This record gives sequence, structure tokens and C-alpha cells, in this order.
Amino acid sequence: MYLQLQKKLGDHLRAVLKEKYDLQLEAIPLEIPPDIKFGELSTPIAFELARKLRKAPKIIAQEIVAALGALEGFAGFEVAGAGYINARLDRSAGARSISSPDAGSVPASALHVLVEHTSINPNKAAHVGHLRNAILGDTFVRLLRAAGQKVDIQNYIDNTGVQVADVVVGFQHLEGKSLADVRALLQEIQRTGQRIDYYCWDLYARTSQWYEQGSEEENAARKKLRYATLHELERGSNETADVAELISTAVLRRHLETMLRLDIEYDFLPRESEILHLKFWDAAFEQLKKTGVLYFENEGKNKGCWVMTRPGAEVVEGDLNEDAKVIVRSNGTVTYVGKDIAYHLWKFGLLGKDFGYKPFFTYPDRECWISAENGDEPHPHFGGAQAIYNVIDARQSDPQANVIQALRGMGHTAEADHYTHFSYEMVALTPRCAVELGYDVSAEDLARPYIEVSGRKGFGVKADDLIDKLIAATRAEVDARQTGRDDIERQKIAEQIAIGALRYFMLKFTRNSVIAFDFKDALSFEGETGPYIQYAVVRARNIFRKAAITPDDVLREFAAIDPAPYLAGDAGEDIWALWLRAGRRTLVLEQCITTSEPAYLAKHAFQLAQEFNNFYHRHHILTEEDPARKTFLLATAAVALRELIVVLSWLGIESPEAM
RNA sequence: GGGCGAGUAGCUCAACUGGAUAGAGCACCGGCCUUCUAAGCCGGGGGUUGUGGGUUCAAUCCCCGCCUCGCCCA
Repeated sequence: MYLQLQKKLGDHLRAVLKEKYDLQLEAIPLEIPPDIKFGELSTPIAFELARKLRKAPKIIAQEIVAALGALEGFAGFEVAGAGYINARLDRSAGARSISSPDAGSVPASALHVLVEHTSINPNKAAHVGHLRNAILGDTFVRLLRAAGQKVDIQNYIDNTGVQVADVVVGFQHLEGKSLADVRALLQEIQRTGQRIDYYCWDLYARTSQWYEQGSEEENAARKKLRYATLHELERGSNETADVAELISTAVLRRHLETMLRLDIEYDFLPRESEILHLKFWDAAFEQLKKTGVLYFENEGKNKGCWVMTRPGAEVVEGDLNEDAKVIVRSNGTVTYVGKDIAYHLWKFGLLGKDFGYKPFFTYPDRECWISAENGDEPHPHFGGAQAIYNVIDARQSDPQANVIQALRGMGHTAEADHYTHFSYEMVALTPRCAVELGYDVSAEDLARPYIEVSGRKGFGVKADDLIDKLIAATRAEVDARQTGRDDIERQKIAEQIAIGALRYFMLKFTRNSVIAFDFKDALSFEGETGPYIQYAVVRARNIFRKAAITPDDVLREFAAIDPAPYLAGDAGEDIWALWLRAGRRTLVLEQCITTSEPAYLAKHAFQLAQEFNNFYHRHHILTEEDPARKTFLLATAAVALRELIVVLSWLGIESPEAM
């Protein structure tokens, strides 16, 4: 409702300014005033025009208001303060619009987008940092889909990188295991219900330490082993690569299981191994050379390398650019950014090559595919998107900028413009949390506000441990409250609340704020949390259950009464504020998408719940004696309930039947 | 050394991207369960927005300098 009215007022203002002052303005600032007493929409446009028109803002505002006349949906316009123009809505019409069944619907967009998120190295268990990535990515997918876009979800798997190599070194050289031994171990772990990703978590940390624990000669030999292993993985078709394939695939399955607990699914898992073996790079290299993005360096420290100019760098023609980004090293190996350019050409359908596809993981309602050298037929096709979002932490902004720069340099301007590095800050642990987990914390680290999680050190909170802990905590609460429900019902409610708490916790912070993780905050179910919002849903549902009427029926009855008397004056102010908030959903959705910031929707959900709780406390519905007023109050609850459920679902949070 | 991000209430964070009296949660203090579930509601204290300048009718937000912290690149 808000979004349409805002656009309508903006168009009308633009027309009035054109007519009256012959001014063509592209964007007219429209905002929601800090207090309802200033109306529902306002604009400070008169201040902006004061200089141009050489008149006092107040005079301009008065002239504009006089010229605005009447506009459908609005009750009137007025000048306030030093020159604000405030708009008052027609509250009855507003409430009608918000209560209608198709309120907040958006037209389908033709845009085909690709969101990549999660992308955990398949050599260890997922930790809290990965949870932030996956929850942000999954939520953003839901928002794009809510806006009518067609979205493919990809989870890129670096199965031939140094991290997987390290854990393979651990299996082969620290534990002395053969391919057959590893296979047997996997079966044993499966049989006994253990978690291979947990096993690797410890082994990876041990291996990382092992590289530095020996004498100088030993360490040098170990590092050599590390790179020899890495090269075996990249080459493929050897026992070491087979061990890596077994382990990384098993760990990947565990990651998908972990994420499924949070209701996070994927469509396609492109792997580094196929990017290498299907020679994506060779195709990209030709294009990069042809377009002049890459050039061969003949002198300086990058002599013998293929390099590209960094974004924003000022380069003087003919001068040596020592700061250039190396894409192909002098020994002929390709850097990570080089492979990434090839992969991103594929994402936009510009590479001229495709993956093979095989089914990998079955969800209740669909299949998740994985890349393969020789795929199955038939298969769905991925890639060739018009816009992409890469959910990758802020530390990768440099390489991401390089990939965008390369696309732009190759002439793919539209693609570069629709390439979004959806960046976010890391999740760190508070020193207190680290101590609580039993880690050795140096005095220096104890003084810091937070300590970075490190897979190499085995330092962090594993995702499944956190989820388990959350469910145990919510289960204890549910057991105390829901004495009339059986075990299965209680467990389901406990899981819904636990996941709601976790997802909300990861979404309430804006992306560029570092989360200093602490169990006390993450396990909190009061105040600005997921469970607080879920509780508001349950309260609303209880009203309808006790009243033995459905929200839909109430809204049909509501269509027959005039809400004006209940929304007018000071008495109606707080209820009208709740209706207004309910009418703001698409406005917030649009804001979230244009800024790639799901936190705004999380905040909106909380404020909606807060206003509903306030309303719930102030107006006792079931004992209301005036039937028309009762219908009005029930309709208010129905609208709040509908909005809460929709908004929570966009956040990937379920709305429990009871709490 | 270069680049990016951050610094707001005791703590954790917002502030619709330059607008009206800088807001929430937690913590603390005091009230409210015979009512549609208290995972809730109401009230209270708490601020020189790191710092010095500048632009503007208007700056937490933009520009410049400085101080802290974090992360990348070399």
C-alpha cells in the first residue's frame, strides 16, 4: 500500500512542479515522518527548491500544496515546520487496501538471477561464519523470489584447493591411510552415526600445525608435500585425487544436511574440478588476450606473467605497472582470480562452454545437481543469468573487484553492472565465548573486542553444535509450557523456535557489522529476537482459535463495515500505526533488494511484532461488546497475523502453532 | 606503504542514504498475570554521535586532517 501511494504522490508532485515551475526533477525525496502527527508521507522538496526559485521554503511549500489539489487515497496536504510538505492519507481507503486479499502482491519480473552462497571448503565442518553466509544468501533468495524474479541458487565447491589438499595430507601422511582405508573409515563413520566433517575439523587443524611443528628441514619437506598433493588434486585421475574426491564429497553432503536443518537448499553445485578439467580457463584466456584485458609483462617483478590492470589504477601509457594483478604466473599456473573470471563468464553465458550435470542430493520437493565431466541426460541448465549476486565475505572484495574489472574490460558492461558482490563482515567470537569453549586465549586476544574464527586452528563454533544447543534450550522451554502436547509436537515447535532464533540473530545485524558471537546473545529468546516475533504470531492465532473464526472470514466481514471512526483521532492513532506498518511490506522489500540488505526486513518484522504486542495488550478483543468494533479489532489482528507470517517466511522463519 | 570497513547510551546494534525531538534490544530500577498464553506490556535513568576543521537552510551521514581498531593487497 505504502509503496503505491508513495509512487503516486511522487508522480503527482513531479507533474505539479513541471506545470507550476517548469522544473524536471528525476527523483523527489519522499519519506515517512518521524511522528504520525506529521502525516504518513512527507517531502522536504521545498528546501531544495528554495535556492533555485529564490523564495523562502515555506512560501514554496504553500504554493505546491495549493497546486496539489485532491489526490485519490489522500485526505490532504499541509505545510509544517520551516517548509515540509506533509501528506495525510485517507485512512479508510488505506485500511481497505491493506486488508484486501491481494495486498502487497507484486508483478512477476522477467529477471533471471543467480545467487551464489555458502561455498564452504569441503574439508571441515561448517561453523558460525558459514551460517551467516548461508542465512544471508538464502534470505536474499527469498526476497528476490518474493519480488517475482527467477532465481537459481548455486553453492560453489572448491574441491581441488589447498584446504582440501591439507586434509588429504592429514589422511595420507599423518594417519598413513590408503584409499581403501579412507573408504573403510567413511563406512565406519556412517555406520556409527558420526560426522565426517567433525573428524576432518580436527584432522585439518592437526595438519596445519604439523606443517610448522618440525625442524626447519622437516617443515620444508612437509610444505613440499602439501604442494605436491595440491598438484595431484588439480591434475586428477590418481589415488590422491580419489581420496580428495571421497572426502570432499562426504563433507559436502554433511554441509547440505546441516543447511537443510535451517531450510536452506541449493539448485546446483559447480565444482572447481570441472572448471579445471573442462578447460574453462583456456576459453577465457583466449577472450582475455583478444580483448587486451590481459597483457604479457616483459620486465619488472612480474616479468613473464600475464597481468591485468587493477580497478581504479591510474596507468600511464608505456610505463611499467608493478601494481598490476597477476593472472597467469611465470610458471604458467593460473591464479584464483583467473579461474574465477572463467567461471563468471560462464555464469553470464559468455564462455561458450558448459558443465556436465548429475543429480546429487534429493530434497523433498526437488533435486540438487552437481557439476560433472560427463553428465547425465537430460538435465536442467544453469548459468546464462542476467544478474548475479555473490555472497562472499568482505575479505574477498579485492579479488571480486578484479573479476568485475575483467568483465568490464572485455566489453561486458551490462554484465559487470549486474554483478553484485554481496559482501558481509565475518563472525568472530568474543574472548569470553572462546574461554567458555575451552580454547587457550592469549592475554593480547583477551583484551580485544572479538577474535577471528580460524578453521586452520580449529578455532570456532561448529554450526551443528550451535543448532543442537539452541534446540536443547528451546526444547526445555517448550516442555515447561506445552504440557498437553506429545513428544513429536514439542520437538517440532522447539526446532521452529531454535531455527527462528538463529536465523533472526544472523539477520538483525547489517552486513558490514562484525558479529562478535556469544552464546548468551545467540541463545536469547527475548527482546529483539526471532522467538519474540513468533510469539506475536501465536498470540494472534490464539485469538482466532478462541473466537472460532478464521482471519479470512473476519476480513470479509470487515469489508462491510466502515473503519473510519476507529481509525480517527488520538484513540485510533496507535491502531492506525499498526495498519500502516502492515502496509509497508513491499516498500521494505524494495529497499532490501536495492541495497542488498535483508536486515531492514528483519527490523520491520520486529517493529510489526512490537506494535502488535502493544495493540494486543491495549485492546481486549474477545470481550469487546460493540460487534462492529469487534470486527474491526479482529481485522486488525488478521492483517497483523498475515503480515507477520509472510514476512517471517521471507526471512526463512516458520510461524509455530503454539509456543 | 596503498586500499576497504568501522568508531553512536554501561554492553550489542539502528537511524528509511542530507531532514523535524538520534532510536531499539540487553543490563539496571519500579509497576502489571482471576482477562485472547508474562518468550509479554507500561514507566524510569542513561548521548558533546572518536577528534579538529569545512560545505549546507539543515551533517551521525558528504569533503579534508588527525587518533584508535579490524580486514585485504604489497
